[in-house]
Amino acid sequence: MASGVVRQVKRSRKPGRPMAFSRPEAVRAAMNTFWKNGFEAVSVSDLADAMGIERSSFYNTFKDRESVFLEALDLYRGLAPDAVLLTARKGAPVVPVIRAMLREICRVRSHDPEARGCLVVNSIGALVGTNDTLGPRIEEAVRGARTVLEKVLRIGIDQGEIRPVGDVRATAGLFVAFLAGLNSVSKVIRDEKELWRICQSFLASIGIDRE
Amino acid sequence: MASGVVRQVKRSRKPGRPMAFSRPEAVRAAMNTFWKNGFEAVSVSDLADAMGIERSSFYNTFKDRESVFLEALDLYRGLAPDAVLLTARKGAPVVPVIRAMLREICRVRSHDPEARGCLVVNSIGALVGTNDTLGPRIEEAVRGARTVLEKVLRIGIDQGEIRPVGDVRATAGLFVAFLAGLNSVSKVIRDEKELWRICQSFLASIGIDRE
DNA sequence: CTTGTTTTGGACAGTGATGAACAAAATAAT
DNA sequence: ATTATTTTGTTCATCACTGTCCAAAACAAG
Repeated sequence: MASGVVRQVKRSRKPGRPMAFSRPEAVRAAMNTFWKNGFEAVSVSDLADAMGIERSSFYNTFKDRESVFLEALDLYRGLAPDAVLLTARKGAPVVPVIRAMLREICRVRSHDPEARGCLVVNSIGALVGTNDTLGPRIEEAVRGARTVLEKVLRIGIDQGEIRPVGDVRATAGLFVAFLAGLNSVSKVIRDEKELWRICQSFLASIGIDRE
Repeated sequence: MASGVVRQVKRSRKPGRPMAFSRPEAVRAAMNTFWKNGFEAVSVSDLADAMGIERSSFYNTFKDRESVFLEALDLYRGLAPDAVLLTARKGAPVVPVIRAMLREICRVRSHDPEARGCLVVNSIGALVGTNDTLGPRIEEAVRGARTVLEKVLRIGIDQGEIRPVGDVRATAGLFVAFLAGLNSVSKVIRDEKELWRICQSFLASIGIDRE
């Protein structure tokens, strides 16, 4: 007992053969693979290939396809254009944040030569209602987006930046629907300017006009 | 030559063993299977099972998974709620048609116990950019929807039913994006009233308020 | 009834994916 | 240097799917 009490808290490396690859980079490779091909179309072999490792190393590091998808999803959510909404704070203008997000979506989606759209939105159609493990996580992401947007809208309305609406919650739902649709449509409409005109129509329609 | 000239134009049945199943119903079964599970997740065995036939009969009647998907897609497009937009005509009010479509979407999507959303929208994320045969067909469906909506919007604006907008084409794009997003979001937001409130927010935002 | 045609059920080989198992390799700790 | 520990490369059995093939079944036409 006593012999094991004082353990090295800061150990530079675990004993044993070191991994020949970076775990975070492997997750990033998985994210890109899922993003491009969709969850169902990606096999463990595909993932291992994308990661540049053997399947045995994959199974040794990750549990299975689903668990690595969840990690990839977390990574994606931090990188996605709408993550900027989390920076919105009372006291600071929110409309520029909203406009910047939409501009970024148009820019990023149209510049992606593979037209992958948004991983989360793609996954709604592919996983919600079909995959019992992953579906709820996607639902959670969608609901989370609505909650954030509702908060941002309230701040904007309180601060007189956004025209008051009767039902803020419904407007947040409208916003989420538009964002989801925009990301879907960006796979078909590939011109940045055209996407941005659609966003401008949206902003004008909900009363965010001025520059 | 001459012996084969006069042929029975109206033949009740071809010679040979009759099919033990209805082809249209088989396509319908395929549509429901693709709709529920997505293209990638459905195997030929799944299709044959859903059709109640053997795989050999499937291969005898259809070419492959993709060809039957295309047939299922055509069937779906005729059945989907937005098909009603094709009935809009100059001279007749278009706003009631639009409202009816949105109401129907909310009703149908929320009443579907399997929360399948829209087959076309689901397929955007799954097929566009990935599948070279099916992707373009989905793109075509999306572009077609925008064209129809642009026409409907122009009629509505001309007839004073809809508040004039600067960029009708962009507004049509906005409409398509909203519809796509609504169908996606309907897989997460399952309450008809809540979906309808989102639609009302949208209608109000683009200047279609009155009952 | 016989012939010709088509569908059907079952079988087949080829491909690829899964998840586990195991020995070899590579390193830290002693 | 030896030992303990971990990763890696490879192999294995199992399973599902694809597309084809063929004999049996079922019917129309003559």
